[in-house]
Amino acid sequence: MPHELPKSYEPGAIETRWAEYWIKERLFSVATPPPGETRPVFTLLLPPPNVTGRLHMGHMLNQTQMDILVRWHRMRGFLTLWLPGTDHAGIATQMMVERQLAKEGKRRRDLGREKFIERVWEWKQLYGNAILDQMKRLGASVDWDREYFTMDENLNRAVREVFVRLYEEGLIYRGKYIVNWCPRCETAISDLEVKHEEVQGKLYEIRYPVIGTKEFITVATTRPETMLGDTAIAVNEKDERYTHLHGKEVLLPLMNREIPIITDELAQPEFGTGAVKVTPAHDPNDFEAGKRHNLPQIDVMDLHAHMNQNAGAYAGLDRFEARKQVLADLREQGFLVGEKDYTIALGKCDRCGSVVEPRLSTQWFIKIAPMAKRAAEAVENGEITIVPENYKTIYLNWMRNIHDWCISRQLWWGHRIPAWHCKCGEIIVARETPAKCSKCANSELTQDTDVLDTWFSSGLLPFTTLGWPEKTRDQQVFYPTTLLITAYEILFFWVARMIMFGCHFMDGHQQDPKLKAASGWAHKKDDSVPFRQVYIHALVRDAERQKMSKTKGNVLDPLEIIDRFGTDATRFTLAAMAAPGTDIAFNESRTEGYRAFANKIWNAARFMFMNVDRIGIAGVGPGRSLSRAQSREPGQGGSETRLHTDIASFHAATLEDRWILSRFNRVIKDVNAALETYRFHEAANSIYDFFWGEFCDWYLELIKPRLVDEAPRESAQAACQNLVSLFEAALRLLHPVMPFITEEIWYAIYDEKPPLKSIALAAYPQADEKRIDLAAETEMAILQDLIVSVRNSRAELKVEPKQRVPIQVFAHEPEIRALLEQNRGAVERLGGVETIEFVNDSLAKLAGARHTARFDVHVIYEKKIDAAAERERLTKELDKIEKEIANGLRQLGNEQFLAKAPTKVVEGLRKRAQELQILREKTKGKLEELK
RNA sequence: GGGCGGUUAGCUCAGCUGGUUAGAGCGCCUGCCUUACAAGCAGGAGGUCGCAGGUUCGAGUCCUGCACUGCCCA
Repeated sequence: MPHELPKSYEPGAIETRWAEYWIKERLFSVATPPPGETRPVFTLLLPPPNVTGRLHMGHMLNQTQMDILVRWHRMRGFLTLWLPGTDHAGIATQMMVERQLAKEGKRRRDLGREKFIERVWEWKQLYGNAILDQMKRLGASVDWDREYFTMDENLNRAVREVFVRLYEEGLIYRGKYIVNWCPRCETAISDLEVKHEEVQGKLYEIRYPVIGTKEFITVATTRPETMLGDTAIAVNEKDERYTHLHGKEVLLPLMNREIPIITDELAQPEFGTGAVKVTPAHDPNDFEAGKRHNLPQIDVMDLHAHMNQNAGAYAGLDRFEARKQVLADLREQGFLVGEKDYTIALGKCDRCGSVVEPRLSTQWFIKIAPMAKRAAEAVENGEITIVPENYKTIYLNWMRNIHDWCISRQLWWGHRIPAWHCKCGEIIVARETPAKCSKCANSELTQDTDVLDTWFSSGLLPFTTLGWPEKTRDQQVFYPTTLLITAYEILFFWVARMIMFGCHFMDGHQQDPKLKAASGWAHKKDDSVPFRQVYIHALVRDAERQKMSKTKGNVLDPLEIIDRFGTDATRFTLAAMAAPGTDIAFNESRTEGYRAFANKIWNAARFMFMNVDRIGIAGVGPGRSLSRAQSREPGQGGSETRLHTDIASFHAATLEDRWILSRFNRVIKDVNAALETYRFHEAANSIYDFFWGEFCDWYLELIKPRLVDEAPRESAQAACQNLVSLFEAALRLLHPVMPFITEEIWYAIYDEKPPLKSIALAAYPQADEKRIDLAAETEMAILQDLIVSVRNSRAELKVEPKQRVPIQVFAHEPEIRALLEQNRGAVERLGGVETIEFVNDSLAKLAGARHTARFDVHVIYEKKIDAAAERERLTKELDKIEKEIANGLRQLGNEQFLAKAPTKVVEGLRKRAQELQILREKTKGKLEELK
């Protein structure tokens, strides 16, 4: 059956078809393997996108990198599990539904908690799969059968279990503290959810009259409205300016409240006036100071950050209004004595951008120190490795300066805290709803209304998705997960917390030792960690290196890019630009270039099929190039027939065969080594250079004469067979980066009846050192050099493109001459040469001739060369040669160099020096002639 | 204020542990529709590697300082 491929590559149809096929066939589903499984294991957890989310470039980069590694491992015979799912995203989702309600003129409280939650679930059913559906277009080879949602009942149960255990261990406590409060979201948020922004503000100086004296004490503040809740003035004990005021009281302006002057290190003598106001209910530092001195805590705001009845005349005002009013009144009454420009680090809610209010409230916290210590150790002692390494320092720094984590949120959507309050004041923390109070036996209990921080549940995913708290076979096999790939942004939010929770709750866990060893982790002692390695990828920026943001309007939609260039090209772009540790400035021109690459592959395939159809080689079909293997059901366990990994039916008959085989094996080696260390760009570039620059530009051109109709049938068949074998292997090499086009062509190679259901299940090429043929590479380089020299001369002499020209060649080394003689056909074809005459004397001095250290070549053409231009070119060249010679001689004449430099370097330099001598003579000679 | 990075061709970026002639894509110039591919082919121009010192036989690569710039944390 002839192969009909359209002339240019059209990714759209092909990609959708394969994406659907992979899912339909459940190719990437992994069942729990029974005991006796011996394959190495590779487990990866997809960082769950928000259920409210839409796919952005960051996801695409993240998922491209994961998919490359996952496909690569799978093809290398690993039992490969990639777990997908979504995150319930407490605040974000609640906001979406509230917005929906607002359109109906309703508010969340109008519905009540239960009805509201029902609405959220409805919303989730309708819109919650959007991001996963988008993911499917990327070709992400995840196990859809194991898809999870953080609010699923089994995960919910695990969350309750964790909460109860931590509470019982004394690591969760409830208390009244200053937390970050978002008045818009009406909830507490954690330190991490506050983004600091530098803004120009004012530092106000307010004087408070000291009771019983005529003195004033002046304090500085950026938040004058909080003075309404002041309960003391602090000065430093060592600050002699205020010694005489110790023990005295001041009269709080506007409120006419008498408050003490205390001594506390809160007051830094060098800051402002050295005296500070103390507002325990509105500032975390003041809160601590207040506790040290038993000060009252006067909360002057409500949960909307409006002033409350404690604010006296200001009650009801919004905090910013109150500030204006307070300042006006202070000024009028003569208490405001100074006003300076001041840069303020303003904390804003990560979610909605409102200015965060430090607020005194009762919340649930995790005592973080013990878990943080363990989590720091896991990274410090190498049980978890972080790549690139500089993130290790950042992680450890953070872990060492961490504060207790406020985990309660005043939301309705999320995991409700498993604590019940009794009228008697007792709090019962339990796995299931308790029937009565454990203290007073009252059965009227109400569950805590708060829910848990979303990151609390996502922090548990590495083990909860594997069936925890049950001890499951899945855990023995897949835990610890092998790798986590994520963006720097959630290193603390998520990665750090997974490490804390993993180490704590999986303490004592042991991975199946056989699988652990097979996967290469025998040297790791600790199986409680959630993953063995973390790879932090870069940020995708726009072409101008600006961070993408909705407000700037520079957000690139990956799906739109995909529509224009194809998923494969987009994936390739991200891979090729993803050097570890460097942000990616996404440039469409690159994607355009990689679409051209896909097109190049496509057309090379068309060329191959054209020849296959014409020459009619026996059996490109199933089982020819791949050994006959059972089409295995992925993940069904049991022993598996590995397909051979190289290109078995390639028989090197000619120089170009030996050469391409050598190059191919070198590239295989490079690509595997690059992927091993997350050097995606190197892997991508190696394949690109090989496929385009070597396979297409040279190999295909060189074998054309062997394929034409006039060529002997046997050698044509052999050449064609080689071509197919090599192409098939190259597709496998490329597949992890460009899964769609490789699948499409691979199927075509097998006449749509491949030995396996997908190229994704075929074996990844492994390098065979024996096939690396240095001689072939050197010989080929010389041949290429000659061809390029001829083309070069032709261009210079302005030979008509179609005009074939006779050339003369001189090579003083007999073996070089033999090489060129044997391959004269290639030179004629690719250089547009009519005849080659091998001569016995150097041609270097001839005008228009070209030379290298190994040969001279003269293109015979009547047109005179431009002597002046040639002189200029040669002078420049000679200058460069002389410089290099001088440099080389200096080094070779240096005894230190000879003594200390590696032999390889010295010898290389000597060899080069010889070449340079020859080049100098030839170039000089020619220059003389031109004068 | 503390920490981490970046500065290499017109543009966007590679250059891993210091080692022979610093690379790629795009853009630019010249010539080609050579039947796999004009999303292509052939040829070409273009870089004192931010600046100043230092270490070394040898520095784009290591160290110090400076300049500009980005990010994170407080």
